[in-house]
Amino acid sequence: MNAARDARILDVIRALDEGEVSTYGDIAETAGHPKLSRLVGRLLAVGVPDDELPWWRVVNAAGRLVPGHEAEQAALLRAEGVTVRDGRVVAAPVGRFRRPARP
DNA sequence: CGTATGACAACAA
DNA sequence: ATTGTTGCCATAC
Repeated sequence: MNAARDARILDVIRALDEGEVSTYGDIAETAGHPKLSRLVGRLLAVGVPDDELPWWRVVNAAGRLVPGHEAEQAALLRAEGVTVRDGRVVAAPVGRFRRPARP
């Protein structure tokens, strides 16, 4: 396990603010590993040691919500002013979310 | 040791 | 826009 790299990625996620939605790829790139979008998802799936990460502010490049937690995630996002429509994020207030889910 | 799977993504055709 | 292919990391079998 590459603690340093993982910690960096977790740090990026932790830095997400209210109403700010990001993607796996963007997070990976920000962490300095443009190709490791998959690792980002894995880290979130496994869970976090101590902290509680804002997992609901992370969606895939298409804006699709996390399978199995869509309802919950949608609720959390809407509570922060994010526009969610039919299971996908359409727009976000602080959105680093640029890659509109080709509707 | 080789394959398949998963909260993914970029690119080609 | 949709479908396939390739890249990448970690884990399970």
